[in-house]
Amino acid sequence: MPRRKSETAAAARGRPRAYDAEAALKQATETFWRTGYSGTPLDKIAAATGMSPPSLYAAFGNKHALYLEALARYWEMTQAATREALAGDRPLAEALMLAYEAAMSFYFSRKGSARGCFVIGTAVAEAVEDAEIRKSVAGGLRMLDADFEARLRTARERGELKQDADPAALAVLASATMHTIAIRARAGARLPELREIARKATSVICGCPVEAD
Amino acid sequence: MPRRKSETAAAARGRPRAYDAEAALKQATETFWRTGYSGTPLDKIAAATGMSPPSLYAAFGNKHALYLEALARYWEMTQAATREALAGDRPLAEALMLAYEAAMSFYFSRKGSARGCFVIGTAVAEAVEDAEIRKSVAGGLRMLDADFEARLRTARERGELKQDADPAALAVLASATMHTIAIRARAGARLPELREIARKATSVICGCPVEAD
DNA sequence: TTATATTTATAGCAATCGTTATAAAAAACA
DNA sequence: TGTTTTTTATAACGATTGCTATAAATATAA
Repeated sequence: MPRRKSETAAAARGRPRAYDAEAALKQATETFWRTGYSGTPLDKIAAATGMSPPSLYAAFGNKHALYLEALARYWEMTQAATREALAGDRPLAEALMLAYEAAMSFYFSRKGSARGCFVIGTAVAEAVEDAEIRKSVAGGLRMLDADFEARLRTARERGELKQDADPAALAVLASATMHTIAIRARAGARLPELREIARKATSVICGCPVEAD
Repeated sequence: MPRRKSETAAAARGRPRAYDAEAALKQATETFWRTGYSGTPLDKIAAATGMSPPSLYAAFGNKHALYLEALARYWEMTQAATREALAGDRPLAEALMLAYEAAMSFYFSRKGSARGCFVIGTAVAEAVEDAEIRKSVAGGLRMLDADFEARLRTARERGELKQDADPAALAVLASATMHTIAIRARAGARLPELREIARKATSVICGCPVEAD
């Protein structure tokens, strides 16, 4: 069972590959995103990527492996965006709002239609019965928790929070705010409503009013 | 297309029904809960309820209608449990913790295995493409938001919160805490961890430490 | 009894599921 | 030019999908 061949090979021997695995993975992700893992037949993936089923299997193994790869990529994107938002010398409230804005920019597609969070919308459903998906979800949640907590700990050191503030407790709420936004986006909430939720949550977490952008 | 027949009929005419529609709905809910809507074939529902497919269709219409009914019942249970927790003269922190405890008692089955929230775990996945499910999810979320906000407004009136506290903002966090617990339960988090999350969140929302139970 | 009404169990429908066998197509190597 | 290697497209595999036609089973009513 050969998986994807070396991608950096200079000159392969046989018929050249007609697809771009990277682009195909993105298209597959978009498709799973809308209709979920169980709800997405493989021929929809084939149609979306323009790949034939055999090529799909040669490139990614099977449906499950393809989904796991999409999920892993999504977590990478999420963590990168979150860390970038929380990094630097921005004030705490600004950093949190930036993290939520980054997430929301994922939750609404180019066309503006809401699809919510890929993890909350597709992976969480499978997590109970699928140990690999569950592990990925749990790990991703832990990463986000840790990033928020680190930023809040820094905030207390910098004097942005009162000295008796509990960074771990505030991190729970920072994560929870991300999660509630993710859920609501999938349930059809509009962007302004979500922004308002982010603003209110941030103001409580930071202990200071956050002006509307 | 006849749906369920009059349930209170004194003496029906033909062969007596061999199933209890109420019990069957519960069994169906349990099954959907684990494997989701798209991931649960109808014959698993048939096996779980002990009903034959034709009886299932006579009683509930079709798979989609059966799921919608299960979802509606779940929301009723959730709201009833939440309102009972938030009602009465309990201190705010106690009321919130009771609401979270009630939710968590749903998220762990009798056998102790985690299955998380029925809505977050199964309905949210379908909500993007299914307008009826989306409507139910959005409505349920609004109900919970309203119940939390009402309780927090009362808390401020009672002097449990500072006069400049923002009940709407705190309600966002109270709902968000429920949501993050629901997600984490589905991702395999254990009960003590979730209790600690509820405790930390409640302490920030109420502005006072909440002792471990 | 017989007729009527309703539910049951069995079996099967066409459609779709994830996956793969097969062979033609397109490249490098000899 | 062939030979070899890899990917392609087509088609199909058995299993499963949501759903239903059919007829036997079981009740009341005449």
